[in-house]
Amino acid sequence: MRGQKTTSTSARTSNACYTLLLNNNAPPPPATAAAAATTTTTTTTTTTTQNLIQTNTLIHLYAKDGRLSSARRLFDGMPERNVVSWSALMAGYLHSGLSTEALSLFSSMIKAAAHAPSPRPNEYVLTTAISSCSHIRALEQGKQCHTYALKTGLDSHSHVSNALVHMYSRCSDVDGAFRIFESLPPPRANGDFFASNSIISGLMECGYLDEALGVAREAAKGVGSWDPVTFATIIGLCACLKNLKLGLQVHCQMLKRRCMDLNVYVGSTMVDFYGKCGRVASARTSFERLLLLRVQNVVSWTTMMTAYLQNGFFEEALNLFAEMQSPSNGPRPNEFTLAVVLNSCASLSSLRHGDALNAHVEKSGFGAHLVVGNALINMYSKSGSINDAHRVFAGMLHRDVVSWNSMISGYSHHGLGNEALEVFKNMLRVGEVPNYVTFVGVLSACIHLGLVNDGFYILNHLMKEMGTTPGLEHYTCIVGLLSRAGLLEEAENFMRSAPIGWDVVAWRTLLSACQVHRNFGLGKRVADLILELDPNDVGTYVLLSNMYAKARRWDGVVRVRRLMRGRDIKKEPGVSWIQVRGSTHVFVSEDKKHPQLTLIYEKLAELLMKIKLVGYVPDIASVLHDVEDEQKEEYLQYHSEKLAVAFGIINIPSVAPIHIIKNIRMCEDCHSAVRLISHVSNRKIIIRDANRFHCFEGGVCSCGDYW
DNA sequence: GTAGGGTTAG
Repeated sequence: MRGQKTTSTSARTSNACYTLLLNNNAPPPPATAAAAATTTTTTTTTTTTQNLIQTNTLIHLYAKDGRLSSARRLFDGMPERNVVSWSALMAGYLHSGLSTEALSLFSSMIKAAAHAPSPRPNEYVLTTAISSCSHIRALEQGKQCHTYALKTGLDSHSHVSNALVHMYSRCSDVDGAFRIFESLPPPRANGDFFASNSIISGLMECGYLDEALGVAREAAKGVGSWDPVTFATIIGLCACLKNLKLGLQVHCQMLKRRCMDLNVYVGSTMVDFYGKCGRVASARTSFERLLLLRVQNVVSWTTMMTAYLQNGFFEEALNLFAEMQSPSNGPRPNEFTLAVVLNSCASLSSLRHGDALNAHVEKSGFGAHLVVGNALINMYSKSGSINDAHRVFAGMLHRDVVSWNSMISGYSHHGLGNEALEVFKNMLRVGEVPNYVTFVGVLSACIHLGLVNDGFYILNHLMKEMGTTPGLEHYTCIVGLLSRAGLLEEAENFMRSAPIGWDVVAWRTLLSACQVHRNFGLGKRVADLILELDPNDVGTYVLLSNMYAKARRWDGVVRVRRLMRGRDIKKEPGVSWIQVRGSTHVFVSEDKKHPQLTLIYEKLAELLMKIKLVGYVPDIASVLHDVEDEQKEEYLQYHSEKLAVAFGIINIPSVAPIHIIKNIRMCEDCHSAVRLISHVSNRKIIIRDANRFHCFEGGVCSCGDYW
């Protein structure tokens, strides 16, 4: 290559020469650009053109292979570039996720073109630039591309306008998207569903589901000429909407047209659709069909695990992961797979599985991925190891709103309100925009700290300032805030005046406060109200009978029990889990089956004796059985979490915390007993109950004895 | 030799 300067016009001319030469039995072109440089050629112009095309091909090949630095070196070394050189490199950047690089190349191209003879962007280049904007949701730059398209007339190319539709919808500019979309010919006219698919997927990602459904209904008129991508897009929409009926209709259409599900994209979307609609068995059937047809990949496996996770089948998710890893079976897991598996562990509160997986994560090199980091925070936090969760959070190179939310709500669940608010302040400091979930965590932190005024300020001002409309969860937090502060009348007034449709959970928050603060009259009214909404709400019966018991209203206790029996409502039996050296031990109340039974009961008796010396009084009033006081005390002793604590103290080294999970809310008697046990035995005991975490240390619980 | 729409996480 000798550095002759050729305009794009002359490049086209020489291209024609090359074609002529070929037709005249010219020697075949050299295999590589390097070879081209040493080849003896007939004319200089032809050599340049050959080199140009060959170098472009190489750039394309390198870029397709993800070797962007090699592609870039070639590009930078070119004495002359045409529009394809720019286009190939930009597309390479885009497909490797380096959209910013693609865009900066685009602006260099425009700058260079200002001084001819450098080529100007054509429809290929512009399409790639617009797609790059879509990818990183760069609306402003996308609009600049739109202006450029209008100025140059490139907007008449369908690829350009489709890319613009996608860009606007992905950037939440619904009006902008529809303005272009509606100016295009309807898909029925030409069977081209690119624009429909673009706008549907863009709208879907931004949560404009009704608008997306409208476009889908219009597209359905041309269902006869749908291609697999259109099917995948629409099924994806049905999954998003959790609209089983519509999805089944689309699935029928697919079957009618046969073999549509051979495609791994369509197949995985089917699995996802059935999973999101709660049909795990159908999801599994779709997945099995993919395996049978050998069109599986890491996404189809991960999607199936997700279907299990989202429907509460956590063990099944873990089993499928094991199956995937067995030799010759499935594809290699990726960062999404690990995130799903970690979240299954989180739901099982399985610190053992989770810790083992963390080792796997570190070895696999996926540890730096955002989704994996977020899943690790979630797993550690739900397994009770909030410090490990924070260690992961602090070590993350990149964080998104989910990372911050996980850390904030993690601290809140652990009752660490100050820590949660500190993280929130840092979040604002670095310019991350809080969302709906963030404020649920922040308001929960306010509950633990008793910050009533701050809570109202956040609800009424801060949220609006930050662009989030308060919803039921936020209003429920305010009820919790007033309740915890003992302002029960204010809480009731707030509930009666707030512009929101309350659910059973919200009313139960108030009822629970009535129980704690011994406000019997209000409690009775609230309980009646809840039972009108849902006559089978077990939690309400339990709270109500506890309330009667505390007020020594035994007639009421009997009445509640009779009511429960009449409606065939059973209190869920208390179960506690504890993990020791890799195996899980399960305890139910009055457990008589554990091999270490004698040891456990001896230890428990010793502990109870010690804590009685520091003020523990068994809360026999809370026992609802019709028996003598002595036996009531015995019932209390054998609650599952007390057995688990005794077992933990025997079997877990004294420096390690004891982690216990309980299926229902801890009773008050166990709470005060375990609090004192943490003191007399000098142990850290962490219990996760149905509501929250209780971290007992030195005779104090992180919940401040209110839960 | 280059360009547009589809799957998995929180």
